[in-house]
Parts: sequence; structure tokens; C-alpha cells
Amino acid sequence: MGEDREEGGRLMPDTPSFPRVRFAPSPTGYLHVGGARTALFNWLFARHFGGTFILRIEDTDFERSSEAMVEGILEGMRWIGLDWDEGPFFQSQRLPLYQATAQKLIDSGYAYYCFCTKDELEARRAQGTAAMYDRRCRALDPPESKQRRLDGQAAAVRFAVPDGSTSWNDAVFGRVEFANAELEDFVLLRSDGIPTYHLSVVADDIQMRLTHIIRGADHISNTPKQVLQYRALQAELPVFAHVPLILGPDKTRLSKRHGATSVIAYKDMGIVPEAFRNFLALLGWSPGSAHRDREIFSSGDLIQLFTLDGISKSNAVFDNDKLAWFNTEYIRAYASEKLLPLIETEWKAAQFTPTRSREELLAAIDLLKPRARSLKDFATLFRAYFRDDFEYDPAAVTKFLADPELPAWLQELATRYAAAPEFTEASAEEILRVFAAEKNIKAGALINGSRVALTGQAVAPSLFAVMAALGKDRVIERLSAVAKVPATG
RNA sequence: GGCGCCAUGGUGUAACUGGUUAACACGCCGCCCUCUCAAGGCGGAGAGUUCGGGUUCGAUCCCCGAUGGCGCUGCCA
Repeated sequence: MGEDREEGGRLMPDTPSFPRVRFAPSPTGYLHVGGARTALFNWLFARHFGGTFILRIEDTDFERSSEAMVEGILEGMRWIGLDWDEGPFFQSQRLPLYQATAQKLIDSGYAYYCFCTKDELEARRAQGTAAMYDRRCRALDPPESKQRRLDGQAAAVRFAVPDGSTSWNDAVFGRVEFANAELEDFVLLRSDGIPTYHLSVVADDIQMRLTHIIRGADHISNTPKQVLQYRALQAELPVFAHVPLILGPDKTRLSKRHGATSVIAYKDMGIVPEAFRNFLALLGWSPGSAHRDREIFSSGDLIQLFTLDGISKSNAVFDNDKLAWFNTEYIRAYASEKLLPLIETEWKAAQFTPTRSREELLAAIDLLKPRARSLKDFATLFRAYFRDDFEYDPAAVTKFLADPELPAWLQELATRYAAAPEFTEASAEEILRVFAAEKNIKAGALINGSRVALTGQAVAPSLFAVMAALGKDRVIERLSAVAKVPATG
């Protein structure tokens, strides 16, 4: 790792200099897709540069925050494989820091008490005269304000936005500037002493010595308010990197309207965590032209490749089809030993208990994984490989078991297998083809019919591989029982 | 409404930051393979880079404007 080469100690975006970053969700909901991606980017950035990734829970909105949500967020992060080095810190436990920071701002003249009540403000807004706070309390004499406070009057603390303009050099958007006239004298501390987001982020980001703030682009408009506080507090500015938002297929901001929005919902859909992480990483970020023809990146690849300048400026649409593709790629590439625990989790959730040995399970998984689109398939489509009670798909029966002569043939075929000295993938095929030739029927008809009789499905791996996986006894048993398959009309 | 940001096929992204037949992946279509379905192989349709001006010998890339989308506009975060 190199030295910090920038003058003033400022860390520029890709300076390899032990950056400190954070993910700061507010526990008013589960970990959603956008938050997960922000967390992922921060994590990748920290890991890439050997920095520190901090988790901070922004729970100053007591009304809407809950402990269950905190647990949900942690669960989501663990699921996609994100670990943190410090925290979780809870803002609700750091109130004194914010109050002290507010006091500092008041003492230095950058903030003032505001005695307007919420109702008064609302009324003024309703009149339509003042879209922004009219700063009336800013005109109050400091000694007078102090006295009113001492007398027990409730007051919020507002930041006194100066004239001029505020700008910063965003690591992804470049220079961004706001006229201060567009900013209102925002509240730092509510009248009950609880800080607002504007104060608590800045106080914490400074106290935690963060060097880079990587967060959603929805915070761009908040940034000037924060920059102003850094200046007032004489703190060094971190590098801001705003990440574009994730949109739904209709190009509006992703929300429950679009279906699953919680990360855990994707777990429940049978998505493999690495597939989800890979997909997410490529939403709004690209490793650049050197890797333009690659899409599959392991966690290690991503860490090695991730830098801020690969982040794009435009919003990205969440594409379920592409996620599904990543999922099949990962499931197919996984060793069955690695897949088994994930599938077992799925089985547990589906209250499905396999009745096979571990070896048989692994063999079946190896056979089936190229055709799986989701972990769910192992409890549904592929049930017949793991248990002996399974349903016959009516469509499959109609398609391949409709011939009235077929059941008798399959039963006879079963007796051939029973009489055969050995039962292997090759011998099973040999026997079936000889049988078909003898009876002068198409091998394909026998094969397709057998497939349905053995698995209940029209879709499966090569039949003889299936037979080998199922074993001689089960093959004979299921072929013999073909007459019991419910016919369809 | 005000302010800010963004704009490459349906989707995600590339394009040595002015010179390419605008590339890759997903999706879609077709063919091959074949015992089904996937996978795989091969091929195809689909953008002239939102639109209009400018700068330039030359603009996806620079400038201006328009349009559209998104964000913010709370004693929410």
C-alpha cells in the first residue's frame, strides 16, 4: 500500500491509503436492493484498498426504527457475504456526541435556536408564503435566545446557512455546486434534543474519521448542507462518491410495486448469494474495457477490480432475467458439496426431507444442477430424485405417457432390468434399445415414457443417467408401477 | 413550481476521453446437436449514440438549448 500523496491529507478516490468507509442504513425497513448495493460498493472499496468498513445504524427516528429491522439488515448483509470491521454502532446511543456538536456550532455562531413550533411552521407552509423556513429566529439576539432556553422554552437548533455557494468534487459526478440561497436553515437538533439526519451523519462521519462517503445519489442534494457543517466544524472534507440509483423495469425508483425489494426475498426465491452479489456489483459499475467480455466475477475478482471510477453516472434498471441467468451460472458452476448446504436450507424452508444418503444426494445434485434455475427446483421439480413420493406432472403424462400400449411395455421393460446381471448407465441403455428393436417401437417413445414414469417430469437429464442415479431397484419399482400413474384427459 | 443530476439497442455496460463496420453480456428469433428440457456450437434481428444547433477536417465523446427521466425541496433518513 502506498502513501497518501495528496496535499492536505485529502484522499483522492483511488489512492491506496487505508480508507475508512461505512454503510449507514436506517432500520425502518429490511435491507433493500439499493442499500445492499451501496453496502457492497463500500465493502469492495474497503477490501480493495485494505481499508476499514464500518457499519452504523441510523436509528434516530425512533418512531419508525425497530430492532427487528436491524436484525433483518444484518441478515441481509451476511447473506451476500459482507462483513464489517467496526460496529454496528447505533446513533441512538451516541446522542451526547450530536448534542455537543450542535452546541459547538451554536457557540461558534453557525447555528441558532429556533422557537417556532412544528404547527407554526406547517401553518406558514400551508399559507404558501414561505416554501422554505423564513429564518425569523436567526434574527433573535443570542443572549435572548439563551435566556428563553433557560426559562425552559423548547427550541430546535438550526444551521445558519451563509450566503454564497457550496461545492465539492464528487468522485463520480465531478464538481457539483449549489447556490446557498437554495438551502434552508435546516434543523440540526429537534426540540426534543434528538438530532436530525443532517447533524448525526456529519458528526459521526467526522468522529469515525471516514475518508470516503459512498452512498446513493439521492443524497446529492443533502451534500451541500453537510459540506457547510464540515467547514463550520473545521473538519477535513471526505471524498464524496454518489452512486446512481436502481430503478424498476418502468424506470421509476425501485419499490415494492416492482415486487421483491428486500434482499432476503431473493434468498427466499432460491437465488444463490454469490449470483446476487455478482449481479448487484455490475449494476452501476463496470470493471472497464479490459474486462468487457466478462460478466462472472468472484468475490475476489470484484475486490481486485473495484475502483470508484468504474461507477457510472446514470441510473440502472434492475433486470430479473439477468439475475436469473447469473443464478443458473453459479448453480451450475458450484461443486455439489458447496451446493448441498444451500439446497438444505431451501429444503428446510419448504419442509422437505430427503430420504437418501449424503452420497446419493451429492450424485443427484451433480446430475441436476445444470438444469436448475433456482435452488427451489431441488424441492419441487427434482423431488423424485430425493424422495419416493412425488407427483406426476399432468402435462408430462399427457405428452409422453398417453399411448395406451406404453404402460405394458414399460412394465415388461422393468422385468428385463430385473433379470439383467448388471445395471449401469450403459447397460440400461443397451437393454432398452434392444427391447425397442424387438418390439419394433421407437426407442424415443420408450425413453420419454420412462422419464415421466421415473421422475414425474417431462424435463430431466439424460434418461440413463437418471436411471443410474436412481438405482436399479427404484427404476424397476417405478416402471412397474406405471399403471398407477393417474391418467389425464 | 424551484434547484440539482443524468441521457449509447428492450436491459446492464464498452468504446485508447474527438477518427471503430459503435463492442460484450442478458433477453428475443432461427439452425445444429438430441431421448425431453436446459447447456453448448453457429447465425440473426435490434442503437448510428434522446432531439436541435454549434466548435472541428472529423463528434457517442467538447459547448449551448430543448425534451425526457430521476433526485431533493420535513423538527424522515
